[in-house]
Amino acid sequence: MKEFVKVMKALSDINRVKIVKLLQHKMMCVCELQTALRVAQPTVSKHLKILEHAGLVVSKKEGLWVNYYPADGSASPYAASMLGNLRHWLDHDPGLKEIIEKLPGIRRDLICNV
Amino acid sequence: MKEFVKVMKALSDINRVKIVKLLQHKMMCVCELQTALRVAQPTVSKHLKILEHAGLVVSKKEGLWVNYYPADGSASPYAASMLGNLRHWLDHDPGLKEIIEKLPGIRRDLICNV
DNA sequence: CCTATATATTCCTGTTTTGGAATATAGTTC
DNA sequence: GAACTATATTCCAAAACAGGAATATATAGG
Repeated sequence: MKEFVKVMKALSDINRVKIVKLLQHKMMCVCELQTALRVAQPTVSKHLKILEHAGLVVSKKEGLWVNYYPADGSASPYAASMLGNLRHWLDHDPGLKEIIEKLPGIRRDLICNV
Repeated sequence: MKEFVKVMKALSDINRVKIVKLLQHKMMCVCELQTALRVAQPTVSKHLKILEHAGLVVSKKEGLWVNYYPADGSASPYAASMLGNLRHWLDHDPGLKEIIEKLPGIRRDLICNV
């Protein structure tokens, strides 16, 4: 029950749902998500942690960057099911569409001081 | 997006999830749910309102009682999908099992002053 | 109309959640 | 090791949430 509620809680914040949908488009690092969502960096990090604990997202440290990906669902059947649904749900959400259109211009080598 | 988040929020509280699962077992009135969950009556009423607004539950006023049922899903595709999942999810949850075993003894004609 | 009763609403309190500023951590480069 | 940088953590304030006591509403029966 707690595991189920944890997944529901993780998906009951607009920014976190946006993060999941964005990651289903392409792997992203924290600073890219920060730019896409227009929120402060610590905010993104905290949302990512919540999503990770719920089994919705995984992270891979690659040098200085931490790349985030949608989870494969093996950590939680509830997360797996929701990730499956979210692959098509909300595809026509205006706010989400707007961000996704801007995604190609959001690149870490333009945001950070590589 | 807001509609989706509303369903997730509705399902991110243990007592509300319990209510949905119980109603999928049998239609219940407020006082029966109150007894089953062991919380105050206003608490149950408020949870039911949240579930109803999310499209997860419907109510039918019948005399002095208000009976609650799982929604048919026509109000929200997200609610419909979650209700479908919840028909089998959490079936082996100990806390839920315990309540469901007690359900036959929880009857409005024993609780209220009919 | 009066009483009784099942449910809804209001009000208040303690807790949780969210967001950002400041700070700490970890990895890279010189 | 020192300087730099991407991310994580801590700390704090504002908002949202959950629970219950008290109260209001609506319906049934006399």
